[in-house]
Amino acid sequence: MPYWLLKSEPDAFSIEDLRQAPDRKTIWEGVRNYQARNFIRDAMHPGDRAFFYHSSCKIPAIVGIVSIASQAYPDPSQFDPTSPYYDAHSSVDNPRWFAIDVHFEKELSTLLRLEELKKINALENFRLLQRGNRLSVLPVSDAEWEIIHAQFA
DNA sequence: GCCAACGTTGGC
DNA sequence: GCCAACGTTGGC
Repeated sequence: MPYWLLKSEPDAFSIEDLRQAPDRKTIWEGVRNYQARNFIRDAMHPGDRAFFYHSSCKIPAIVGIVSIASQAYPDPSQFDPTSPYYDAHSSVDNPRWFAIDVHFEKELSTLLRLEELKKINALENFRLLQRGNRLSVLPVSDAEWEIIHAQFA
């Protein structure tokens, strides 16, 4: 079972927002990067787990764990002209962008800061820590998952 | 198909 | 607010 990391700007949508959402679930929409789209569409499955990461904020950190709660389906926001994620070049017949549902699992009592992650030698190849990394959806290897999990388990 | 220009991301 | 990295766009 693959593992993932999902980034979100807490000002826009935080782990706390997810915890308080109806059924503790939300649609993960608005991904507009082809590599991230491919992960969602081709490799994510219900039951997969993911770290929830807060980016572009005071303390960038892993803040919780979520699970994938649906198969991938066409992202409705791409068809909504009033949405900031609207894509005039996409069509219902041949949708370009995909979404999945995400379910809250757990919020860390102590967040795991980016600063701390960088100090862990075994994570030197972790994608989140690579220079210039900008993917908002990225895979986490079994080994990386275990190492990170051990930090707060 | 190349590549410069531009926009966005995201840590600091 | 700065700036490096990267993706996308569009002229040629």
